[in-house]
Amino acid sequence: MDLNNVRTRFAPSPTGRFHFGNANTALFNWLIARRYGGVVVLRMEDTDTERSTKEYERLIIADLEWLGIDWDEGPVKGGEFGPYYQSERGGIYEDYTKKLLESGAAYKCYCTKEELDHAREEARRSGSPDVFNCGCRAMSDDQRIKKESERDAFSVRFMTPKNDRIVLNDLLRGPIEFDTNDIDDFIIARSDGSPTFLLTNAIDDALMKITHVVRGEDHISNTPKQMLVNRTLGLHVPEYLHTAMILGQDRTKLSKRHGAVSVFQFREKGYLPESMVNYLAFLGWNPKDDREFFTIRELAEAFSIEAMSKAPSVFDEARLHYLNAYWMKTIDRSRVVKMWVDYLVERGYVTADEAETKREWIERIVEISAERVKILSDIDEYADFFFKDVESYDEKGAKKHFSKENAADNIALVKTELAAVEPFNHDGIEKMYVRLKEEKGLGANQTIHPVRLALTGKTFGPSLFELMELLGRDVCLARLDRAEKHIRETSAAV
RNA sequence: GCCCUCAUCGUCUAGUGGUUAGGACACCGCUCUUUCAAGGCGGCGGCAGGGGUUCGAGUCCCCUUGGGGGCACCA
Repeated sequence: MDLNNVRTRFAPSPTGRFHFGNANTALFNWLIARRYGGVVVLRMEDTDTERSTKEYERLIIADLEWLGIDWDEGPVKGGEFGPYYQSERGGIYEDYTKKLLESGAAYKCYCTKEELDHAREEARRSGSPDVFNCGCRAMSDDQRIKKESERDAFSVRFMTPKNDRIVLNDLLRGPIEFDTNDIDDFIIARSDGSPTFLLTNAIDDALMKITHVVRGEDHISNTPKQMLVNRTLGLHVPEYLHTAMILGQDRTKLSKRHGAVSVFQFREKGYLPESMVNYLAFLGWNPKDDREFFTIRELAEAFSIEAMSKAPSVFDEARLHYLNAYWMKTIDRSRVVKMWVDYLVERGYVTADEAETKREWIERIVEISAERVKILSDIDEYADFFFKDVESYDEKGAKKHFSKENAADNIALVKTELAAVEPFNHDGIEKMYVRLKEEKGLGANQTIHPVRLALTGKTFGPSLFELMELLGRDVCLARLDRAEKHIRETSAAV
């Protein structure tokens, strides 16, 4: 295969949020272009005016940018093969449709949607093994003139040749052969005159000089049709590569009903673009060695078409989660802090002003929590107590640490000690604890675990001494006081 | 129903005729530790089935089975 001067393209239709499958093919297009020193084209396939919106367009672009998948030609960037919005290329499609019609390679179909649905159902019921075609293909000129006078609307169908074979040499899968008798006369222009995907996508790829069309496996059966269109139009036929699909846990095509599937939803959960890209790349490709962490740049270097896999893969969030844990501790800490701040403000843990004035304090919290917060939303689990009062105590923990005979006394003791500790920081508190242990023989079970529970409501978390320092003396004393009262009340009640 | 496609642990995969079938996630132990997490160590677990070809098949061929995709005036 010729991989010089590669031009790949990504052609989303702005009819919804950018989902995993889209991102996966976008990434592979990008990877191929970047790896082999080519060009990436972004083209908006907004011919479905019913469902396409400018807002989705904007969001798709935002998601691509967030992932770090850039493009050389297309919306925002421009380029010499524009316009890159299909809605602005109407004239081009009209011309080619006319050409096809005039040369007899396409014909007008006067059937209505209802008639077709009905006929198709009938054909299927009768077990007709042939591909469905309506009668319009074989109409005589006289019949055609008559129909024309009866009906004003018509769609345009491509006249698929009979008894021919068409071979798709898929870059990943090798030759795939199709019998044209299995291909119907597909519609290239709707009765309102608007062109369909089968036409626009095919001729735009040729006109935009795309050398490699990289798309999902679900397009395989479209490919012979599009090859046919370009061939009869005398247009260039690109190379094709059909990537393996991403499936949900139930092994069907990933869709909304599988829960979170859009890039945006994962972004909101607190996943990093690094992990998304890393994960996405490994769904359909692998480096053939034990390396598992790649930045998008590293991917562009290591990538090769030969190492792509053909089998569909099942989406596994646990794996994404694992990668995110890695990237969370690998990327610049300042970026993590920024993400924390945004999250904290968004969730109302702190106000924007507080986030500003307490920046340093938040940074230190991030520092000691980083190992535990694998995705941003883990903040709710691991670090909420820094920003809000303890509302309840972990049930199991309370049973274990608050129900002991001296529990309240021990907490009271720590409270007293803490009130006097100088300096009130990790080292000072640690010294105090060492002394407690030496003088009174009180260990973790008496003075650490119950105190952690009192201060955080949890049985797990960062180092207690550091956590105390960051909470500050006043907060610690208040929470210990409350816990002490709580224990005395509940034990009195029993 | 028709067409296309895919097939190694639960998941992602390495493997291109000779391997005790390797790694990672997840799961389960142990370890470290003030807890949790992280880390370290270990465990569980797989070539869909049947025929060939071959001295020898996860690897090549055929069939079966199973999975996926497509069969719209969506893209």
